[in-house]
Amino acid sequence: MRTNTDPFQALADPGRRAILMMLSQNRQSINTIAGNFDISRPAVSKHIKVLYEAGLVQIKDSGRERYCELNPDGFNEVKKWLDYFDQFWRTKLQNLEDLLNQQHKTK
Amino acid sequence: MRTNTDPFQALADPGRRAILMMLSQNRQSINTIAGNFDISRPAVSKHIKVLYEAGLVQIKDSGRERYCELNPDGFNEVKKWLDYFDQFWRTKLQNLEDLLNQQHKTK
DNA sequence: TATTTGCGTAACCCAAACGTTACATATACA
DNA sequence: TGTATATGTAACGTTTGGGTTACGCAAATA
Repeated sequence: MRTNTDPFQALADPGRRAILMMLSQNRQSINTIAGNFDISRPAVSKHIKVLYEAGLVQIKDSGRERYCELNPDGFNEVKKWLDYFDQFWRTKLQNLEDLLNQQHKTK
Repeated sequence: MRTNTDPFQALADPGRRAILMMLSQNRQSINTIAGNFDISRPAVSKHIKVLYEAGLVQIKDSGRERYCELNPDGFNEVKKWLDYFDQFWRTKLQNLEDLLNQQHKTK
């Protein structure tokens, strides 16, 4: 169940971002991830939970193992938020351009 | 002085994101911002400090007032990080496409 | 069936985050 | 010059976050 925790909050921790980077290489089980960091397996388990609930990773159970891979949903949510500000910068540039054009005319 | 705090960490707080949204409308002083939220002025002052150090806002002093406006630097830093994963999705799609092409050939 | 393996979670600790109030300081204004 | 205003910051309390160890359970394996 995806309780949809804030993806921004999930991305705030550098360790979790490192996990995501690692998962971009290939899907990995909880234990494998823990093996590549110097934190305990339960700690990884919690991080994965946060990332999952934020829609940043998917989990596919296979027997007693849980394979984690990236989930675009959370990423898109963040990107969408950033896009709003892109719009802001564009209109700001447009305003600047308009201003320059106007100055050129009145000169 | 920009101590360059992690912009991800800065964006984790919903209140700070709300401040950024508000600043996308127009530049505002600390007091004005505080007036639009139900947190105290010192709290806003601290939030702005975090946003500033993360490169998400610029500050222009005007007498005793400090006008805050958006700074693209922090946003770009986050966007750049996300772009890496976009690359991941693209190659994933490419692999899928290759696989389908291959199946088509061997059929 | 007995044992090993992969995992989730509870209980706990410590540090960081976020809020507040109470100051100090600098600028504007009377 | 005296007062009001805009702000930063220190000190403090409470909550949240991230780590650990200890445990329980289900799936694989002997």
